Amino acid sequence: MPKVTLADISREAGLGKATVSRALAVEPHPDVSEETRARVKAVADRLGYRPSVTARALRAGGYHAISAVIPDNAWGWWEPAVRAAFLEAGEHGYHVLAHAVAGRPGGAASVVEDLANVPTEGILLFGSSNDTAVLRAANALRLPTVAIDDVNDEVRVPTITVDNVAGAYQATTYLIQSGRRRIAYLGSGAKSTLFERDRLAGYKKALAEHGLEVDPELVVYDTAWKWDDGETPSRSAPIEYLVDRGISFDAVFCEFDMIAAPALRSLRRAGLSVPADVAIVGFDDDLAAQLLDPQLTTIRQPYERMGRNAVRKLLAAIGGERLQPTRELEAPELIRRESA
Amino acid sequence: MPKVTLADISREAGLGKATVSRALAVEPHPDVSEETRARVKAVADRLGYRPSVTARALRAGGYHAISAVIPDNAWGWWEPAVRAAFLEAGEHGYHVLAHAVAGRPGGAASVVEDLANVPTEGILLFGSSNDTAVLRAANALRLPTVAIDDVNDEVRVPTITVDNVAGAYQATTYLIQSGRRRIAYLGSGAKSTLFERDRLAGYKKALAEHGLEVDPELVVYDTAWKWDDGETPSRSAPIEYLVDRGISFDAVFCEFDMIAAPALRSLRRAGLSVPADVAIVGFDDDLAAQLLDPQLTTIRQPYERMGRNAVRKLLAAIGGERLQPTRELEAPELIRRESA
DNA sequence: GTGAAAGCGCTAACAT
DNA sequence: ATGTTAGCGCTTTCAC
Repeated sequence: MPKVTLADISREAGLGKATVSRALAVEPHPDVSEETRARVKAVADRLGYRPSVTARALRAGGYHAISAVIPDNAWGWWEPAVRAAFLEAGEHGYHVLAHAVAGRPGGAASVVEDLANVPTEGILLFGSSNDTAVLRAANALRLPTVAIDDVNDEVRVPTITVDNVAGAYQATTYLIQSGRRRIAYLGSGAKSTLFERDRLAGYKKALAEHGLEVDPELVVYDTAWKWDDGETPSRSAPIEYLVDRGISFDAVFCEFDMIAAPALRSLRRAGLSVPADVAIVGFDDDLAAQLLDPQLTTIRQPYERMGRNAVRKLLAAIGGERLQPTRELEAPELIRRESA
Repeated sequence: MPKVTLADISREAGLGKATVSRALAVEPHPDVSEETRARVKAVADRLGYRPSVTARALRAGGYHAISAVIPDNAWGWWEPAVRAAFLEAGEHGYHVLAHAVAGRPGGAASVVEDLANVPTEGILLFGSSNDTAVLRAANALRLPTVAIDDVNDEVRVPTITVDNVAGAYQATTYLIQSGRRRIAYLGSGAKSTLFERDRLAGYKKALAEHGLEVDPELVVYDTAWKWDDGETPSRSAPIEYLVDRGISFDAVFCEFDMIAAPALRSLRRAGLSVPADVAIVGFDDDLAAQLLDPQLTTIRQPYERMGRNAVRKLLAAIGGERLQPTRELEAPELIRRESA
């Protein structure tokens, strides 16, 4: 299938390339007779002409596309953020190209490196691209970069993150105000990430402010949680740990929703009813939160706002604005469902 | 930030464009002295040079990229398929650009139309692009197109689909062989899609082959299921329907996993224990299947095979091969977990 | 080892 | 209303 170009049509139709171009333009050019246009279109159709996006872009000087890099362990939570990013970008005439890491050997960093061969004007880093390698790669490309929910301590690119401290504080306070006093903290513990630390801090802050002590026995970790292999945790040690040792508790704040799923299961096994015996609050408002039984009360990240904000920042940077590499915090929201 | 081009470096370094190009080439050109290369690189670095992907592509004659169009109600199940597509394409030197419909007004069709402005060589249609409008748009682009899990009756492009009849048959047979006799079918009923019909057919076939009658009372629909708004179903009428009317049943085959989630909930409310009183089998092996309690026994679509197969077909078509617009069926697999 | 020039496919000036 | 030409940024002959 030989490539059909304007020149071919021009020759075939006995018209200049310019006329053909005008006849086929996206916004119909006024200076072309209907008759000519029709003839050109007919020839183009017959020949199976497809305009070269590449040539057009070279001419126009760009694609107006930005790239979203989406990590593996982000099922559920990032969908609304990506969605919002698509919408916001679209409103500014930009395309969003989504690049899933999808278990590639080199991880997110290699995906970013690959962007060197993709016609894109900016990079949107989603989720825990916990890797300085990723940022280095992005930097090497000299492409404007904005991160959403990056968990690096060191902020090297403009970053949009939910206010984790505030969210955990909100969750814990809600539990306290519901009359709970022995509130356990269930963490993933696998990595010492920013949000793990902040959510724990918010939990402690709420306890402190309400005159409750932090009982170290109530801060437990789910050793079953697997970070990098995409596996869903199938069991939860921490609840059993508490129950087996007879450590009493009447509420659980989970570092994120996926921790809550196996916890719910363990509670049921232990004969504890939720929320009557134990109230439980998650974090993220993952899609899974609504599938659980009871449906999970959780702290929702303002995904839409985060996605749109990130795109706006990126577009501004593309426009030449100089962005500060600072972390911008977005306020989370408590979603009351059945579990607390 | 003015765009820095080869010409700029050439001027700045006092070297010809060709030399600069050679020095900066991806595969280092042998005919360039180390000294020159170093100098060129230094200048490029200082100026903040970024090669134009566009110009390179125009020169080279293409991008080697294909586009995956991902509809809204496919988030969740599509991930492994897309992942496999990424991997397979990568092995052939192709990029995959993912385009989420993400609630765009025009739906998948408008996303496909937009592909006219994206440097792509082929289209991978994911999920229920139940729309002839989508196929029309794809067709208008004259781009090779392959569909995965398309639910149109009429097959107009090469299509990879799981064998829904076989899967449902397998699930139902498994229930029968486990000693169940009163097996209910829980459908979505919202649309008369291909897979709805086929899964129901597989269910009936299994019953028939094992000498069981199809009791119309046991074929019920979840009227709560919402198709297009991305909302997760929060309740399930059908189980209540059966229980309230005293229609006995000892197993449930669900048209897909998301139907099973609320069903599980309803069963628990009704005091029915799973799988002791009622066994339940889903379809899809959605990520959610493992989060449910009990974990869902389900029919898994061979996502990896489907994704890879689709990409291979598409690449063949791009290579000039003429593909038949037929539906290719892939064999599903029963995943035994706890619910049956 | 390096440079000059052509050309990928298109569109926007600038003719006519 | 249509044709001619130049040039977007790059790589690749082909000379030197």
